[in-house]
Amino acid sequence: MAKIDMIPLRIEDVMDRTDDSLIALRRIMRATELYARELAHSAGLTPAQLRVLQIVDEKGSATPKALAKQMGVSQATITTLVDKLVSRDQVRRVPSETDRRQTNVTITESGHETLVNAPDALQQKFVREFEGLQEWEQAMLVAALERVASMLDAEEIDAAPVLTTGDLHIGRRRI
Amino acid sequence: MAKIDMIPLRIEDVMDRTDDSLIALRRIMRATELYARELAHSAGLTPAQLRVLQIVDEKGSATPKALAKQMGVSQATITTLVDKLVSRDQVRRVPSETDRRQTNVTITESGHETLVNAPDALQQKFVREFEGLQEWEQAMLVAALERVASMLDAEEIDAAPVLTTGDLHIGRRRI
DNA sequence: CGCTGTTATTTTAACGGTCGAAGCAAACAA
DNA sequence: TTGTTTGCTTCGACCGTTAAAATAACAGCG
Repeated sequence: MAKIDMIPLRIEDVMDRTDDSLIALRRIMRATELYARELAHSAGLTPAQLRVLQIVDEKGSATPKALAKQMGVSQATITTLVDKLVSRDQVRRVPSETDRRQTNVTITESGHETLVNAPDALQQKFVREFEGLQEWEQAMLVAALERVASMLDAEEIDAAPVLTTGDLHIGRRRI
Repeated sequence: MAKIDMIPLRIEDVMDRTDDSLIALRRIMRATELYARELAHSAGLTPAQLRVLQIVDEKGSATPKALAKQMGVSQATITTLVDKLVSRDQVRRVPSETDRRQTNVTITESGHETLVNAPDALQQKFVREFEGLQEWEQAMLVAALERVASMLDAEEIDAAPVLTTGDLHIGRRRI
């Protein structure tokens, strides 16, 4: 073991650091959640609807089942969300050619437009600041975040590089 | 400048690291959110209700206005949440002595019991693993998390060392 | 071919969270 | 005192969510 391991360690210090880490984590969550609301609001959609739109746009097309799995909600929920998006001409339901039980949800030009125009200031701010860091700082942050992520999630999660609070139900109000 | 700054840097590497950081962040969010649901469910409460209970327990007592501010929702929402908790004998409404417009929400023994029995496995898992790390690793994680948090949140957020997805659920819509 | 079981999706019914607006009561200010 | 602000609740409406039931279509299998 390296000498540094032999430095006396007070239990209070460990506790403090644990609290610090939890507090920092919660700040991260809260900032992301609050921003997700604002983002969805300014895009004219609810966060849940926007999340569907993002996934569909990212994957090209997705079945309700796949959407449900990725968002961690039931298929019934996806049905209602897609209904809303269809009524707003943001996505389309395209019957599958190979399996007529399936429907592929695809994005419309209008839907893509919505995503392009979504300001997404939080992610932009983060990306901007992140890319302004020193190389070793970036590496350290990535290592730390991945470490924390692996400490938290049990199963594998395929996460896209999109900073949102995936699944929350939510609503929106009229402008 | 240190020599390390002079190492050639390819733009692809920066991009990759940015994506990596966003992906890790999203994994953290998702794990926390999914767990918040499970936790609230096993405690017999909804996530929003549990959050109110946690805040009230932590602060001893809180007015609806303070709760609304801390959770980032309207007072009307707090009213309904507190209604539910009161009907379950988790909290009490105590009229303020000093200002009869105000109501102080306090936790009941039963409510405190609920929190104590809440398994909160995610936080426990994180805390356990975190405290099993080397001292320098803990320090690195805290530094990284705090760095990220400060990169994300604009204004100050008073975050308690409780790992939850504070405020979900929003909104409304009118078609 | 027809029967059976499985899978994908939608529908239905019910509930919780959320908001804005309106209402009410108490505190405050002029 | 009177008008204004403040704290909270009520009301009405909508969204997100789920479990369970209903549809529909695929896959075997004899």
